[in-house]
Amino acid sequence: MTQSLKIRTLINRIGRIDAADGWSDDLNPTQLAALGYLAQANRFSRAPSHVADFLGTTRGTMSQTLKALERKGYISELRSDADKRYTSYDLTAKGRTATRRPNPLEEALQTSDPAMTDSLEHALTTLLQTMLKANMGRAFGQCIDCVHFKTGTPKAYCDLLSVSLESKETRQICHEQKPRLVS
Amino acid sequence: MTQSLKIRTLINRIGRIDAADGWSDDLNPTQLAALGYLAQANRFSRAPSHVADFLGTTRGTMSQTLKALERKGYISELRSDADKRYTSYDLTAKGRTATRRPNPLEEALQTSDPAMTDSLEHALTTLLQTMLKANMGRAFGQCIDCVHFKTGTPKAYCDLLSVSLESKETRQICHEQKPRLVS
DNA sequence: CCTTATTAGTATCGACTCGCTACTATTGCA
DNA sequence: TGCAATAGTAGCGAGTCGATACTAATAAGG
Repeated sequence: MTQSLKIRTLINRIGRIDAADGWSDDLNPTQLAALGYLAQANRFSRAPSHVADFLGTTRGTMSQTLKALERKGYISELRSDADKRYTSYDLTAKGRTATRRPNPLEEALQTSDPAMTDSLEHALTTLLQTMLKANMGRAFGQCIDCVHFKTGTPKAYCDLLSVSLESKETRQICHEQKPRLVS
Repeated sequence: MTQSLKIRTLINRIGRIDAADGWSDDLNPTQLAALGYLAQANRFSRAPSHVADFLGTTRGTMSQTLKALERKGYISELRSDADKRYTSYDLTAKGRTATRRPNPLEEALQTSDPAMTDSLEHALTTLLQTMLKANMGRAFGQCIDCVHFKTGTPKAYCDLLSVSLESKETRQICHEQKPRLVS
């Protein structure tokens, strides 16, 4: 058994165990993952196609998942006027509380050695980056780490979308993000 | 966004992306994961309940998954005479080739810094261990790392099941495994 | 300006997983 | 011997999955 197979098995299993007992009342793993993404994404990145891209599934499947979440009252639809094809989703109050449930994975991490979690985060980030590059996938990083991000006073600015960013937004996820040179 | 949430998101996403394009001809992620487990498990650990335990699902679901795999010719059923409740599954030739398909996750790992993959494996193992302890889950480690494992000549021995082990078997996964003191 | 290509979202199909409950068969235990 | 525990399975309803096909809106090119 090679090391890469071992690591692949570990990631797969941890993800499954986490998903299995992460079933909150009436949310399945995919719905919870979509909800978690929406909670972190900025206002330009909350469309069905973005969530689908992020989670590696299709627009069709994600469209249904989001409709299910809406039906249950976790998110609300917001159609765009500028581009009438575009649909965005916002979390409701119910949705926000659902993303903050305690889970064994995070609890285990919080009692772990900080040096270990640091190197874990770095290794996983690098791994994902490599996989995405091979797959032409998007990074979905934070604005603050993006090539299009410009600091400014009083507000930061996105060169690509030509909009100024609230300070909270600089640490949200963007589907257009292109990682700046990383160590 | 806390670090533990970041790591949880990373693990979840890597697992999904890996599963998404790991769809071989007619195997879905769960079927592939079950097949991968069966390929690594020893002859005492290939029952539906063991696979279910390993993947964090239920006996009912796994029973169906295994029936699907059998129907497609990837595994074959093997009923026990000693305990007539017990059912075991073996991989067919078709099943063995299916577990050896190249995938972006392993390819990314193989081109990574060995020091990083070492620390990644260690961190993920520790994380899983901690989660399982909180959940009373089984470790599913290899015989060679088990408290019941005794070296011997010419064959190693399992103190719990009272059987001697082929050298190949000492590095297979066992559902009864109890990790020996780990660094 | 008008045609064509592209994009975003959705509905529908069949196969399957998911948790759940209920049931059978076998074994273990008192 | 009887009763509890265990292993596997069938069936239910909800939902994901890939695939395909469709509509509506926008973009691009002549």
